Amino acid sequence: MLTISQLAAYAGVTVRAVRHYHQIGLLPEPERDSSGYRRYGAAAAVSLIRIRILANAGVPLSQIGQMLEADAPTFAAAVADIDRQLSDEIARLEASRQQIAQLAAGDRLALPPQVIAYLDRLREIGASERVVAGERDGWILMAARWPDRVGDWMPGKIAQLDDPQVVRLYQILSGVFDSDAGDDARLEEAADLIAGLAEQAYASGEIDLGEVGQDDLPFDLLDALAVEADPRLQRLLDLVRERGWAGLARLERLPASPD
Amino acid sequence: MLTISQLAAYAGVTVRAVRHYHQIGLLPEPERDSSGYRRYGAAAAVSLIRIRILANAGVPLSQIGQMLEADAPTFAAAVADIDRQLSDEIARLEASRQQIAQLAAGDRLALPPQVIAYLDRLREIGASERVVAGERDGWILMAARWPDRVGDWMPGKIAQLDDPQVVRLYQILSGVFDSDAGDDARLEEAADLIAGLAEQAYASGEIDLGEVGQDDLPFDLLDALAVEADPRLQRLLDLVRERGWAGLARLERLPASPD
DNA sequence: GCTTGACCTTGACGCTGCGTCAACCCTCCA
DNA sequence: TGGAGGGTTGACGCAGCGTCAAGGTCAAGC
Repeated sequence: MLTISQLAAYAGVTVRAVRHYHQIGLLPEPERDSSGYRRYGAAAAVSLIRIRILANAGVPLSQIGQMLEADAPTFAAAVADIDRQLSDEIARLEASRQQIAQLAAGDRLALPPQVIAYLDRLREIGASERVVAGERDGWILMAARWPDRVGDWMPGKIAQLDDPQVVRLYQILSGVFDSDAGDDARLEEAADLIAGLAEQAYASGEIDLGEVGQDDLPFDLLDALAVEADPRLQRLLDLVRERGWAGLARLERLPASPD
Repeated sequence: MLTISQLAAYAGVTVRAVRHYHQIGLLPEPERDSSGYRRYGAAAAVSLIRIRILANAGVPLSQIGQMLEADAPTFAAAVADIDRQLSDEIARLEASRQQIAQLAAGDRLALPPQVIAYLDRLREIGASERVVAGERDGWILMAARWPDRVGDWMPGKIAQLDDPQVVRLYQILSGVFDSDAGDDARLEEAADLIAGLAEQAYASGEIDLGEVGQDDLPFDLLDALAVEADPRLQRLLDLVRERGWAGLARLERLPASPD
């Protein structure tokens, strides 16, 4: 006959845990000896081990009781379900490892390779380090929050940089943001370019006006972040808005206004 | 400027979580607008996303604050540590998947292959289905509780079955436990065989009398379980004990008694 | 101007799975 | 005989929020 601490040792749990299982009715209370001590048989150890296996797998104690009472097929189905949850959880943790790696990478490497490629291309077309750094910070954020969507966005972004107008746009912006003063003439030119590009993209069907809402979250955030980094971008946003569009990172047509 | 629900949506958390982070000082309280509402900038979204990445990785909120304040090398070290914990946790979950699979397998397959081999070998040497079933239940328990030690035990167990005396022992036990009555003569013979085998093993140095204690847990449990399954084993244990040994699944020499 | 519904506010309790006292009783061994 | 090392119940504490409750606010439509 086992005492509670022996039982706990057999099953690899604490005495407190055993008493807790008694309290919630998961493990039946055994007989007591003359002095009121609980006395267990080996079968209790088996029950307890089964309980621990399920608990370790993340099954709530409240469900374990029902599971152990269920018939074989029901039990097997429940186990299959738990196995699925476990493999999901494993996938989540793997993803989490990647995310913290990106956090630690901070400003250096280990961003998704597509983002690195995009930033390199930006430098090639003559964007200033300041602008590249701004884009990098933005994309660190995007990669952190929407890791599985970055892969969808980047090819389009990289392809854009082949357009001479886009190249020109980044060069103007680099000029403006490397200097200290507001430079309205150049901002106007940039706004013209942006509006022109937006019209083009709209005409060719690239801008899908239907799908607004959910999907704008990331890009709205990018815009807001950019404006906080350099308030002159607010002016640019306003100029773009005057031309009938909204947004920087992704454009929307404004509802027609009585201008 | 963002409201709290917008901020929460950007970061993919609940409003309640954001307020909780304020309460514990993890996220600084922002300015309030005229009606007392919290108003956030985009930078808060970035902070919040960083917090969530760490929290998702399992870092306690109380540590996240310190981590985010730390300098780069300290932060990197902490991240490396978290990564290690994550990979440990993943390993744990993988092991857990195997264990629940064994639970579900119940009496059928999916025991560790070495145990299957052992049970097959038992049948070959003529052990009855009842004895095999008893061993199987015992080893299901062992494999569940001490998964990584079963591999050490089984080769020895399987090798034992090549000894004609061991074969004889299992045949006697099968005979006894398939019948209904107590059969003292055969139990005596079995006890003689066990004691003889133990003496042999002791003489050849296979039984290490030093290492008792911790390592006996599993085998004590096996014995207790066997006795609960068939009380006649208690008689066998007593007979073995009369011959100066203790245990069934693993033997110990008893301290010399004034018999 | 009024209602409605979707937000916002603070405060407080609830949940899981035990850890960790406290205050007391039992048993065993030197 | 006394002290160490078991056992007993009872109660509070912990993280990380979820979930009311009981209001104040904002935007839109009538």
